[in-house]
Amino acid sequence: MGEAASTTTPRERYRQQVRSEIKERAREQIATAGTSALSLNGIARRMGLSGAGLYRYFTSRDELLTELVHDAYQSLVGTLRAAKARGEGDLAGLGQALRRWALDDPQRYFLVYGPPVPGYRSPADAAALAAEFMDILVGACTDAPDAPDVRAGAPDTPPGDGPGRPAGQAGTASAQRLALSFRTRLHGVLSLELGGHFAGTECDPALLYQAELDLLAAR
Amino acid sequence: MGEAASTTTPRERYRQQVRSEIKERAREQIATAGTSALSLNGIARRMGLSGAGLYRYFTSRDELLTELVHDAYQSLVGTLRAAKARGEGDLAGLGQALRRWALDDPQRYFLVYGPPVPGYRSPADAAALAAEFMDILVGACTDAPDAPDVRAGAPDTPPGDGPGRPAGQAGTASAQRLALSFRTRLHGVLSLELGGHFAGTECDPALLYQAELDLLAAR
DNA sequence: TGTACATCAGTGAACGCGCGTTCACTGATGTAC
DNA sequence: TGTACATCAGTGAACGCGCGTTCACTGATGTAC
Repeated sequence: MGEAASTTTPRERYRQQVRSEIKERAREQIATAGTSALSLNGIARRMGLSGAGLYRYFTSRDELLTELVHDAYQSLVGTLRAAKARGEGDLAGLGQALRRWALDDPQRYFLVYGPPVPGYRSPADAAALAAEFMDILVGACTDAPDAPDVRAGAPDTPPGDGPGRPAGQAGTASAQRLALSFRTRLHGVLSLELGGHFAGTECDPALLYQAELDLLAAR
Repeated sequence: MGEAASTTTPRERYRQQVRSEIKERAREQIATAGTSALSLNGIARRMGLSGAGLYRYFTSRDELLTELVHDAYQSLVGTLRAAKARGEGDLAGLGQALRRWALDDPQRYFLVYGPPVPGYRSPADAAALAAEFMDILVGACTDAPDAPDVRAGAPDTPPGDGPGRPAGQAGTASAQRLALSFRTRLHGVLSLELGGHFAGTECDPALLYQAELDLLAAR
């Protein structure tokens, strides 16, 4: 209500600091025991607070969880944006960045791309973040030498969306197709790897990931 | 100890019946609220039993969960085996069968391929089932007209495993490669779809799945 | 600089809940002679 | 066919636990004059 406050008061700064410590402990919990093990009381204990104290910072467990999902999504998009800014914005570069981000914290990856969480409510701007994610991919697909033949063998390409169309705001149809394949194929390898489903196999997921990525980038 | 009992006594039959009703309720629970919501007391309630009664049939929640995972895995392999027996054992047919199986019960799919369950302990024969799964795929890849160039662009193919090798017990290297791509690419589309990650997008996962499958089968 | 008041972080006790699991037990079902 | 005994399904009460959340409260930090 007062003035357009000079950014932050000390109290506000402290508040943000505690909020982020709470989220950090939450991430630790999730990384250790999975998303469903997220517990306000557990976090409080680890911070030397009473459980009730956390309600100064988050109105419910759900709000905390939603914010964690939001942060994870934002971190992912930020990582790709950064790769692009570093000049590694082609498909190969984005693929590497994605993999590094995923391996860095597997549960964070599943927070974004895993099966729906029981009491699930995706953050308000999830759609916007997903859109930016795809935009970056489509951009990389469009910049590529030419991306004409990924839809080969896809009998379902909607008519009227064909090659003659100028690169619109959202990229050509073939660039979108390639971007989608990028997303799903790499997700396929990554999520199986992070889930431990290659353990006990001779298959090295790093090589498989690279092979899929090379195929995509070669177009 | 006694004789090689004539298959089943009535009591044994009843026992198996109750066991499978327990598992059915368990599957309902999981389908409704996710794996972590699996609860012995909840199942008992729904069956009109006391919670303690279930311990006649399963020694712990963990044992039940492990058995559910096992059943799911077995059901998946059985589905592919059946498709093969029906003469739909090529990649296109297996892909369709896989998708139908997954959509039929999404949580069952995640039971097998999802992120590791918190108190996780995979069933003893998981490795054997995984191997049979891959065998069926590799078989389909080997039967295909010829599967020579999926490793194109894959700089990591181990030397000495090259094209000159006779189709061994486990198929040629290129057939194995193709089978792996089959698994990961289709999993990529399926798991995103089942997780609801295409909601609010213009992308139709059924078409995308088909497109990926066509590309794989065209080799 | 000092006093009076409002804001807000954090506490501790309590609520109701559901969980997995154990234990001593009752009754019904099956088996041996 | 009948009796004596063993097996086993299922009960009900209890244990200890941790959870999310609310509430009335204390004390410290900041603000207004």
